[in-house]
Amino acid sequence: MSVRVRMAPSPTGLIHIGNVRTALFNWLFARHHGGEFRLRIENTDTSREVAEAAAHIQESLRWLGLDWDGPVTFQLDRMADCAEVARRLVDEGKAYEDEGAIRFRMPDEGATAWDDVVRGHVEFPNEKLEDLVLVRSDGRPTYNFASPMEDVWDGITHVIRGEDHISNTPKQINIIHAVGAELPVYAHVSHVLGADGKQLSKRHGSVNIDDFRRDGYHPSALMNFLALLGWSYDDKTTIMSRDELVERFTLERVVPSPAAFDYQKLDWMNGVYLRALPPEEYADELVRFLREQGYDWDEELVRRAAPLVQDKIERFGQFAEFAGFLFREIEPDPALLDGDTPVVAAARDELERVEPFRAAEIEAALRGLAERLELSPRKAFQPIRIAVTGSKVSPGLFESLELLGKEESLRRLSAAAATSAA
RNA sequence: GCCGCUAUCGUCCAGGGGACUAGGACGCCGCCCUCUCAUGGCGGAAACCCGGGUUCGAAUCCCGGUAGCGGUACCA
Repeated sequence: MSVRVRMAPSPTGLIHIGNVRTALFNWLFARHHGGEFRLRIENTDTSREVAEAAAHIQESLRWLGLDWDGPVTFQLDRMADCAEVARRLVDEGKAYEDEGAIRFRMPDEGATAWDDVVRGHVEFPNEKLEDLVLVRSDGRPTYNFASPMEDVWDGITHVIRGEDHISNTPKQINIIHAVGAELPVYAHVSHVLGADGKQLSKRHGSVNIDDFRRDGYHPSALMNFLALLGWSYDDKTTIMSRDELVERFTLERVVPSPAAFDYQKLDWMNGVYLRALPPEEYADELVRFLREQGYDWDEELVRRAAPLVQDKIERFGQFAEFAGFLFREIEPDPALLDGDTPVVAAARDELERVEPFRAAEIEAALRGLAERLELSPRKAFQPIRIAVTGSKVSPGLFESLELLGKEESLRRLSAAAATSAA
């Protein structure tokens, strides 16, 4: 039998990264088995905000590379079908009217149980199950009625969802039994916590896909990282391509305990992905990122700067701070230059004679200068770096000077020599 | 309160009766490389929640406790 799963987010604002991880597990499971991954929006109203949230969810999944099968469906579209089933259940005595609403009769004795793929046997005493409202007095079905019914109608074989749904499951199982349908396999995935082990929230930084996108993370890195939150292939493998993930993913290796989101590990992993990119592709993505973020920096210069930063930064979002000196004015802190102005001045004079103004020639000239001044390369180059980049941290100095250009380099060196001397 | 889920280095995972002197990764610390920062290489510190039980033997199985989380809606 072919596998069919679904992601059923509610369109309330931006989609949370924990839900994205659940979506990823669904997607990996479906692709691994050559089955279908459906997207269903659990809307209860048709407001403008809902429409925007639904669009945002799709955009987020698409960016991560999670494609779905078939059209996006909306819960509200099956309102009438739900009402009909509810009426039938009333006729059969399995549900009853209660002040305009329709309530489902839960069994009073025994227990409702299922074998959860990630948690094993789970069992709830039926006496704890209250008769739940199927249809509200205004005619709209409730989530615990509509959701399992849609799973039935859509032929969902595996329900992979967050652990917050564990206690909804016995209710939904009883409803599915009542309508005489077959039960899906359930897999309840744990929650994703913030770095402090508390609920992931805004104060932890990025919690929705837009944030990760804005910070310059690579979708493949984020996917790899998310996959490892609660799942592993073995005891050694960490870096896995999207194809490897699909090939290796199984629900059996998903752990039941909650996972804390470690931003430092994500940063490291993103760096691994960015460094592994072919230079050309790296430049393309960097350019695209900067454009998306609203920078109007010269594309040609960005492309030339790309190789200088590729193994230096972990996120595209760091480019502006790290290489921004190439594109805008700088203001070196005079305190950082304290006592080093003679070196800066000497470097200025030395570089004035360098022709062509290329990294190799620049390096030869500056190394010669350091030697003559009897300064270690470290001591000699740092003031120059500060004068030219405005920072103690920068891409390679000689390459940076070349990209900056002779005229601008000399101008900055002169300025620094003058400013701090005063 | 009641019901349920969870519990291995700081973090993510591996290990599921003897192979454990508990393995890998991030992070951290040290050394090497080095124009800064990174990258890369080498090394190090770091964990089985607590208490009972089962067993020749428990990180692993069972029970209890504790803690965290979820649910307990005419929310999803």
